[in-house]
Amino acid sequence: MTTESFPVRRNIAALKTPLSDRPLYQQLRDRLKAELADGNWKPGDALPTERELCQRFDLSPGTVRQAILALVREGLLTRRAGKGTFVARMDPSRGFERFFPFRSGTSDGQFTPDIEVLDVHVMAEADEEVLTKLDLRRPDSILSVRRLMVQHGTPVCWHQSYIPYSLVPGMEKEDLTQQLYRTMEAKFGLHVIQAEELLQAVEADAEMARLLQISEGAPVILIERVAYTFRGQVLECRKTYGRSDKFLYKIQLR
Amino acid sequence: MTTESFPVRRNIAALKTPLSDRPLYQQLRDRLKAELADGNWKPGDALPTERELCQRFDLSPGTVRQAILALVREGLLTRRAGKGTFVARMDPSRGFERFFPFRSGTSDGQFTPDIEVLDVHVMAEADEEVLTKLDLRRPDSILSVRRLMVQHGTPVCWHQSYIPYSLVPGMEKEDLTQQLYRTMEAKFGLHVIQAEELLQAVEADAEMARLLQISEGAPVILIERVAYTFRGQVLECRKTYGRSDKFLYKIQLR
DNA sequence: CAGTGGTCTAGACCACTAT
DNA sequence: TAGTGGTCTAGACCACTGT
Repeated sequence: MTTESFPVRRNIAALKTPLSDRPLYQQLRDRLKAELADGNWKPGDALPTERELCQRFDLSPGTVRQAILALVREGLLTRRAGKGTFVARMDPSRGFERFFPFRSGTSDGQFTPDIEVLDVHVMAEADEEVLTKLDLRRPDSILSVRRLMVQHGTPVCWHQSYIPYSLVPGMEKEDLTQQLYRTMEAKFGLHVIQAEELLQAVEADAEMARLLQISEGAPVILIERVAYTFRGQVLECRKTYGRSDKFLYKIQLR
Repeated sequence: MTTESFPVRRNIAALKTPLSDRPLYQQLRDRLKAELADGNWKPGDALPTERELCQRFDLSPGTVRQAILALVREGLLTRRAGKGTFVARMDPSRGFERFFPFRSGTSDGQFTPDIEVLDVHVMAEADEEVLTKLDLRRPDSILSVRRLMVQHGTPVCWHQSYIPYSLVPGMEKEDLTQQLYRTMEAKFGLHVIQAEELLQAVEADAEMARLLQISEGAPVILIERVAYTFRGQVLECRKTYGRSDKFLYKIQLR
């Protein structure tokens, strides 16, 4: 007869982790995810091998595998046979594909525009809408970036982007004609793992018309994006304005 | 010394299947997928249990599991502990969510519009664009459906849909105020498993303006969709026109 | 060569479901 | 109670990688 109450399920050895009744592979997955979130490993770093994790947490290969493959499917890790398991990085060859599901014109070709920086500055304050989207409770400095995408000499879209400055101090001095997410990863160790987009059609106002070289009132596609890293932390909010005749948005639904 | 040449890898017992050098779990996955494609099981039907599949193909539980879970992730199967593995069906509760990533207005609520059938007819011929999209080599009869979505008395969007009539004979007599994909599944055993959408912003012409109760030239979001079933077979192509002030398109990128 | 992930085996016990 | 999927074990052998 036992008087002590024990957790129903065995727990993996994890510091600071309360006893859990969840499956072991989920406990390990969350533990690894937490380490990634804390920045203990940086993009491109190698994780411990399967066998090492088996020993460290006293688990079977199958259980460890289940945890790792879940993170691979989430896009946080990549594996290569014979080499190891690594923290995923923004893949320059996938380039604009992952978070830029665009096609220019009707061709299915690559969208590899030239990027022109229109304006960069650090704002001491921002309006309520931006603060809300960035999920900043207190007013904080914000980096504002405005860029124009030009393909074959024709403006295709432009965007206004806001990033919490405390996450990217000094970013205004970096080369911003590259993908912003690449720079944020390479220089600040920030990893965009998810984004949400809201699309609508609007009429071009004077500024949009000027930048996109179209007439006022012409239809423009507006994409509002919020980009997240681990634990739902917001890294960026952005509004993109696209010329409807040069800019298509392609999506696969499953 | 062997003079015969053997396949490098063992093969599962599958009729009509050429010898393969692919992993066993992939062979089983493809075999099950082929049976689904051939309509041997219909949406809602139970598959053989894991243990049955182990016996039938002389495989280990882990290998069978790997094949089944891949199909679950593709959305073709669902599993319930204690019950079994089933062919996935269009989930009415997910309703418009899966293939209709819309939000009406700025609210994040459900999009559950009333559907008004504007026009249904069977066409003996169709123009080149539709034939190409439906991937019909030879001219074939095509079902044309035009419907209007109304929410709270306000028209939100309307669409023009084309379906190869040979796949849905008699569908024009069905109740078309429901989700088309539900009807196609329930009455014709057709299962939409994937769709591709292309979005752009356009100006409303006279017809769009009339149907959506907006002024000519107002911005309208145009969504061109092609819907597929197994093996890349096209089930439908559709153009949806949405009122930009009542109709948002929301996407998660990962 | 040693070490990695990829595949596969042959079971075990559990929680959940329906009868 | 019998049967299902969910979890977990404790290995094996393979192909691929870099030295």
